[in-house]
Amino acid sequence: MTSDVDDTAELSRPARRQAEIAAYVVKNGSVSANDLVEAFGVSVMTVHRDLDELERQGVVRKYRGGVSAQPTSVFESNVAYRLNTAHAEKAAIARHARAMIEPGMSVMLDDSTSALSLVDLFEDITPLTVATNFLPAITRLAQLRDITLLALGGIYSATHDSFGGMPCAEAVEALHTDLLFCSVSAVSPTHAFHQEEEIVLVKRAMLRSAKTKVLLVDHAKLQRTALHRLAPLTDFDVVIVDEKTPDDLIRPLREHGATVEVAKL
Amino acid sequence: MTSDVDDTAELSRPARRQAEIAAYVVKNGSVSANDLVEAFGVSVMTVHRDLDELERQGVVRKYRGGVSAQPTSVFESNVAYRLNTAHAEKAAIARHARAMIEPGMSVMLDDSTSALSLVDLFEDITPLTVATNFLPAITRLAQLRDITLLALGGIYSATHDSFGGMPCAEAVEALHTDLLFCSVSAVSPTHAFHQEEEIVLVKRAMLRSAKTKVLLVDHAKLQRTALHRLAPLTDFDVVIVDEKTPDDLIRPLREHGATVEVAKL
DNA sequence: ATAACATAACACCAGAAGACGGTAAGACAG
DNA sequence: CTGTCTTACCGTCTTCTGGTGTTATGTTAT
Repeated sequence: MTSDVDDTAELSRPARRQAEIAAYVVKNGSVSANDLVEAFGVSVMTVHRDLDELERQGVVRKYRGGVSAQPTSVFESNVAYRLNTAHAEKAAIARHARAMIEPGMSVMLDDSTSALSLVDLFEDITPLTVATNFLPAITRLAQLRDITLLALGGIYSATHDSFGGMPCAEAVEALHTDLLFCSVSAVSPTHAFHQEEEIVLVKRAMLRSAKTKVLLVDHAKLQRTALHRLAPLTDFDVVIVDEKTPDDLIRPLREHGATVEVAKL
Repeated sequence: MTSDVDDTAELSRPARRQAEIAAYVVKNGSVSANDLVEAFGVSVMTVHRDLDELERQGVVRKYRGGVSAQPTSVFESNVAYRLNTAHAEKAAIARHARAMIEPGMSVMLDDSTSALSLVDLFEDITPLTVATNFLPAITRLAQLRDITLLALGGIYSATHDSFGGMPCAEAVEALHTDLLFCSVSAVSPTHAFHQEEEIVLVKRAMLRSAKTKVLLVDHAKLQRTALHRLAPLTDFDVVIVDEKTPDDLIRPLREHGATVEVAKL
């Protein structure tokens, strides 16, 4: 919960404040708008706007007189995604993953920031076919030349900024790519986990639809679990972790049969 | 070819210049970068950037020493789409179409600027389910609350900024919406037309997947035809034209059985 | 080898969009 | 009905991105 690597940087001011407000709300269960005005030193208007945005993302519930927190799962998969970061590590993992891609290949990406870092490296590996359900990735890839972009449609989720549900799973199943890069919210020595059933559905479909599967894991994901067991780590051909991962945490994965590679900064 | 309503306005400066450059290239067959520098009074760098963008969209082909034009069909469906506009009329058509939508309905939109105007009106008709394969529409709808967004994935086309191909058609076929709003590049008294086969494929699927079908037509589309016959106008429940459409052009449509409505400014 | 052409890297500028607060009007609970 | 909370609207300020040119470096034909 308490992030060791506290990087409130790398985020626009309102986005950062919103993340902090979200954390504040989750911590206190339910608070009033005025509390937040004092706590963050902004006008009541701004607080309301922030809360509206957080509600749109499904992080909080507004009612007259204040807001309350949503179930942890939602908070985890959204704000975690924002505060989290560990930007440098993600970039290192992406560079490492990049080495596995050859021009001409087909690549699938899930809706994770790790995958997004990877997108920025694609420009130099053309031609390339990329399939993803992650809206930020889609908009970026649409700008690039010599990349065949295959959007995986579905029901939009504001929390993840991606498409999911049955339509998405079906779209995935119609494909078969050379590579899959994906991430999860938690990794035990034996399994990968995720909180949300809908997401699990899509990720499982992706696992079935790729030849080589790669799991991208920054060290914050280890030592944790989440509600749904997504798949055993041995289902992945490679698990890439960042350099900051303690050896103590890597060893158990290897002992259980996973192929772990460490991405150097 | 020569647009009677010459509206170079309503477009960002570079976009306009690019459209003009495209027209210039199509007219002269092939030109050098330096020609364009003189013709448009910008630096050679800017010309190159413009040409890169046009190449990305598939409008021109770059080679050392200059650029050449692509087949007319591509030009038509891209630059036409940009120069075209008639912004006020589109907005009027959108407002007219809006009246057909009730909260709670499901709506499908194709990849047309007409449809895009409609998106801006959705905010007030919530809740609403919207399905579309048009990237600009998707990004806008993702911002809105109380709208269930169903992205229709597929192969990205830079020319249209939308998704298409078989994957898209399949995604469409898995749905059935209350309403469909779509547009085409040309309309004869009896039929709707489009240049590109791939687009026709998707639009036909859309026609099969909606209960009520609405065709949005600004007056520039009439009196023209294109390679592929998409569907008879009687397949549409309503055809909406703008106010500037001469009666002489509307009458034939009605005589052939189409239901035509005129959108007032 | 050289001249013409193309790309990359940097820096600047302007216009647009976003962020924010204030006030006033509207909704809700007690 | 009244006080509190919320929303809508407007004006201001700032921030940021997009568009541009200049210079420098790379590339390709002759």
